[in-house]
Amino acid sequence: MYRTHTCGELRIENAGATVTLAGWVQRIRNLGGMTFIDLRDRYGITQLVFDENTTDELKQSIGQLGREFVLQVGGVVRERSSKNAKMPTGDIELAVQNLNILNSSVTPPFTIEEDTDGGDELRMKYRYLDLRRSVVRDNLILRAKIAHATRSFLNAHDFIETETPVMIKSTPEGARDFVVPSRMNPGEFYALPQSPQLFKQLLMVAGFDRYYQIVKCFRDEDLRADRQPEFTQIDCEMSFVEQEDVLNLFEEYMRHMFLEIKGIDIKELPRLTWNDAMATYGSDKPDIRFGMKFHDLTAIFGSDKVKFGHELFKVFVEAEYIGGICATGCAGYSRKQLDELTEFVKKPQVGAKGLVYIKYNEDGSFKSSVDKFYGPEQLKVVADDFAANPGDLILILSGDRMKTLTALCSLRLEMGSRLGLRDKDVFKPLWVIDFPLLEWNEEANRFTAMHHPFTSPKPEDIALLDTDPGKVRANAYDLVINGVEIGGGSVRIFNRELQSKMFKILGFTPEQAESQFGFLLNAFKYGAPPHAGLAFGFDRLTAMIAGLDSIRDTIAFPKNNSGRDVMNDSPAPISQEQLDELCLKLDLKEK
RNA sequence: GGUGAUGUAGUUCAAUUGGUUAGAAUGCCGGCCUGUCACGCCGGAGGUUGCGAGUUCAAGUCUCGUCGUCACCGCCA
Repeated sequence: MYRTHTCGELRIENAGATVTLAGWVQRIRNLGGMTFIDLRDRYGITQLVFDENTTDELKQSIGQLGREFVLQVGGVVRERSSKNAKMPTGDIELAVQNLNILNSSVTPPFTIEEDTDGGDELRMKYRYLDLRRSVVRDNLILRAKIAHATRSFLNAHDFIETETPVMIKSTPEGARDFVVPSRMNPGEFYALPQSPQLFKQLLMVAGFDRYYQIVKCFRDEDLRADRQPEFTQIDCEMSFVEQEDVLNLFEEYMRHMFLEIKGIDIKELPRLTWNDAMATYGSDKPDIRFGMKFHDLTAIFGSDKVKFGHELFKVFVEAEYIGGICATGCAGYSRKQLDELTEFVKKPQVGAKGLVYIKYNEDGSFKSSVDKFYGPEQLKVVADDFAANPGDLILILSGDRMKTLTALCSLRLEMGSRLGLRDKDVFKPLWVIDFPLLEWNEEANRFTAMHHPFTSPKPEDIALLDTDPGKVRANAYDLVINGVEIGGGSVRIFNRELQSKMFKILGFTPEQAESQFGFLLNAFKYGAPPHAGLAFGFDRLTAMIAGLDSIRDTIAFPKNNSGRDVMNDSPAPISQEQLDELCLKLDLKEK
């Protein structure tokens, strides 16, 4: 037996006990006559002490120790003469009687402490050392807890956890596929699933009624702080349910989760239609931790009241959309601060051409960047639309409607951050519903599915499919928390005729639909039940609950920005023999 | 594919207008130290300034190229 206790569990009650511990050397403090060693394992840190009672032989061996050596130590637990209130084991220490060096260690390239001196790149290269740090390990423990809470909730609601294949057929819709060559079928390839979508629908045809899986998915697209090429979904599907049933059940799941993991009651989730979300927040994933809602000022600036007696402001006259937000108490913003905001909205990623501000000063006067065109009476009309008070600052963008909404969304989030309104400890989830079914793809010159081709249109909008497809709303929904898309799903099409019509609108010939999705369409001939489902991004959910901006620290061995694993240096070339077996020939001239 | 930032000691960073021998902290090594817990004190070692060109009397600093890293846009049903 290597140990009787862990390094995190001994307390004052254990004083006098003879114990054996095992762990890593965190730090050695040699005071000359006595030496302290912090011994660390997953559970905590216990102080070892070597003093006047230590044998010469033992003193000899502690001289050889260094950081990250693996030790087994036996001795007696005793109360410290000077306690450390900052650590759980701070009342006791272990007076070491025997020491067994289980393994040595070279000096690690960075310090293995909560506040490490290691940069991201180094930490990833030595990820197994980084994972020894409690802050990183705690994120993975949290991840395990969320998985456990998810399984217990879904199991309790009769969901069957079912594995689906990882080597499947490539479908060109959606993201780029990762592909795997088949040796036994030369020239043919498997694809890794972007999601188990078709399989979970087939499980509904199979009568499983309720399915879930915590499952790896793969998308060969560029990475971001919140996007990895392989990521994990909590994937669910249910039969004989309507949208309302799905929203209610998974709202309960979310509440269960936050209560179990964070001890927070997130209350009833608000629901916002996609149209309202876009008009109010300029985003289909609004951060509703704070207000600062958009006001559409197009009509106001087009009205006689505001036009009267002044030269026309051409930018507004020509704008398809004029929208603004009101930043409470910001009228005192300096020229420099306003210039910063203007620079911010003009960045290419934000894309606005300029920024109009109206300061509603404390004394009730107005100062704006468009004073030349609008007098105080006109600006008051705008301020009144916001129900603004003296001391507030109104920020206005204008131009093409969708572009301006998106830019105003960035500005709102920026102001929210500047004003400290985006508290990581506050969680404001909501449902965004009634997404458009289709969106026009300029490049392909056709409609593509906004969600996926199996999403059902709202029954009352089906007639529009033939006349105005872009207006059709879907039975699709997203779960959004604090401005992050955490999950999404839809009610599926289970009727063959409707599914065929969808494929036709999406530009598939019957032959293409047959070759790509034939097995699903075929299955639908044999009595497919009405069904619906959704999936949550497990990495993002964990990052959200942990308060992290990047999902990397919720993943044990993540990829870097270029999709590489810098620890094992993959991807990597394969041998000519391997290529030959797969009948593959490389042509890297262009690269 | 694009935009921006960045690359200097094992590590995290500094280095003024292009100007002497590239510094600090931490880590590491040696010495001293009996209540430390970021122990303290003294001493020491440690550098291809990512790589390659160019400008210049002189380049860590300026220019070009290249490679890496990070963030974002495109992309991500």
